[in-house]
Amino acid sequence: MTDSDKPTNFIEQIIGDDLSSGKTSKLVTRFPPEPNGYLHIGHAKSICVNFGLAESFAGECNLRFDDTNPEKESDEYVQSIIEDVKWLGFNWNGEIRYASDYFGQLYQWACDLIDQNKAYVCELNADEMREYRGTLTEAGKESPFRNRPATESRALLEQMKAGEIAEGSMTLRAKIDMASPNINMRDPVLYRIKRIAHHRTGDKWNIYPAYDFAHGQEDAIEGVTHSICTLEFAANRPLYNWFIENLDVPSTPSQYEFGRLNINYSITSKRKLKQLVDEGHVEAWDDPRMPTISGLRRRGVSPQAIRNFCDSLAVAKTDGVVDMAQFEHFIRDDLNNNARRAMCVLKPLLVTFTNYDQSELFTASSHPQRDDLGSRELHFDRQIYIDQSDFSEDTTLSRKKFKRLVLGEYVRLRGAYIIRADEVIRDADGEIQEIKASVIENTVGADAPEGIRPRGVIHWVSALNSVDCTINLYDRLFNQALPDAGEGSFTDHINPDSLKVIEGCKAEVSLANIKPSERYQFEREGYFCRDSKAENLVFNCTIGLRDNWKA
RNA sequence: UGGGGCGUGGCCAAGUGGUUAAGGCAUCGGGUUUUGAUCCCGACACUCGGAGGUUCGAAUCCUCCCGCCCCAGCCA
Repeated sequence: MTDSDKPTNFIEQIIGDDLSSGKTSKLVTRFPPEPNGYLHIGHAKSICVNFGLAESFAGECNLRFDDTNPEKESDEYVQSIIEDVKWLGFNWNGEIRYASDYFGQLYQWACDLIDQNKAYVCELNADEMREYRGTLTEAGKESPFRNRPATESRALLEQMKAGEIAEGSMTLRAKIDMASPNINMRDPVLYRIKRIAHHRTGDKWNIYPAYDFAHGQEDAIEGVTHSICTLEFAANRPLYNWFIENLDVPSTPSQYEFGRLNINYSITSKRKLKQLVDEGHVEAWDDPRMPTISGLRRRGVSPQAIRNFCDSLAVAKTDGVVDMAQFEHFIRDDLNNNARRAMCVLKPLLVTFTNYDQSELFTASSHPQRDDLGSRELHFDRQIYIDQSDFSEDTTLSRKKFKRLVLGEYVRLRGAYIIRADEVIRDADGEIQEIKASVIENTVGADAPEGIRPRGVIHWVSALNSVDCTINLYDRLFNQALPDAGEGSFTDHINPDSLKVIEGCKAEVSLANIKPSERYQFEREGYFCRDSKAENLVFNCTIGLRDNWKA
């Protein structure tokens, strides 16, 4: 699908109009995360929207950290976000921006507002402020400090800034309208005292600007023309505009909101993802089960798959829940097109050939449809492993129902011989230990001879030339489509079997030294990549192959 | 409840008064295949939250009703 096939969404229409009317000469957007956690798939949509818009309208997109609350933020988060945006393949305009770089200007604007009599230092505490704010149906009451002289507010704000005032005892508030039907307009807090070090400004500041007082002005400073955020900020827009109108800002940005991404069986809330990490439900932010960018990366999902998925999503004002299957489709689609093929046996069953005692090297293509991906060598010896699930003694199984190896029958070994299972060897407990089998001569790369009908094709690996590995199989992290819905906590719906570790798997030797960034399809099993943290050979299952047959 | 926003197939959606109501995912049939994958064909909304109304003509305009989401942090 090309861009021209895609209908334009409402934001593209607005931008198009603004560009053609001359209201906007060059589009500037921004992706403005708060560095208080790792980025997740929901952010990926926002990133794709903002950077994508800039790309398609020949504009620019800034990367800006909205670091106005030092309590929750850290440099670790800053670094992870930078890495994730880069990994997704986007290039931001110029240097990375930080709200904290604008603290001085923001403070100046706060003083200007006081001088205009549009802001005041308020001494109501949090509880009192809540009471004065009123409710959804009742107007609020004006603060007793609302009409204090500007000079007094200026002096008090200076003291707050200097660290002379206790946390929680004073705030700087805008003087707007305590009876506004929009609660955000009822004298919102502009500055609050936090005598805490900031990860970038250290202890320079004792007061920090609130989101509403910062965001629009940051956009204005950077010349952002279209400030695109998610729906929950819609009620903040009048306030955003109020600051733009009442302050001497260098440009006039406009805010537009679209529906954030929700995916079933998953969670797209930084706060909740942090909880999963903090409470040890997952290993870390980059646990392969996490919907974080870093988790998806470690899981083996490609940046292109994430981008294709995000591009398939609507930019609209509806807030729906996208089916995980839609994401999985794009993961598989990209991997199918680009992942090299290899073989790995998860549950090895030894097969010994009684009529073969050589060692051969076969060449197998790395991809059935892409010659450019080259080929690899396959060791074939007198002993191989097949998967336990690919063998059955039940000769009554129909050919349609079981396309694998059955005692006394034939099967094709992928890229190698057709073989016949002749005998089952059991251990003392009666468990199948080994299969004695025969190789059918001259069947490599050749059609089955007359009278021999293999039931199907199975994967295998040489028992003499293979590498041991461990495989992590994942299931969805939550066993409920909407972990957030209903009573109780989302953590009540964590799937206890989301990780299955399989030891003693056997992989073809070409897999011994691959890098985590190389993604493979293990034929007939799924897509895998090497884990980036494990020292041994560990593969994470990104996603299984589609499975259309009904057992 | 005051304000803001949203309701089109199982899911995501296009649709901007005249189209046989796009497309993708999922699902179900069938074909190809040395991966039960891929690929290819085909099926899948007389109807757009509901009820009225305007109009030659309505998913699109009007009225009323119903449902869902967001806002009462010194979070973002």
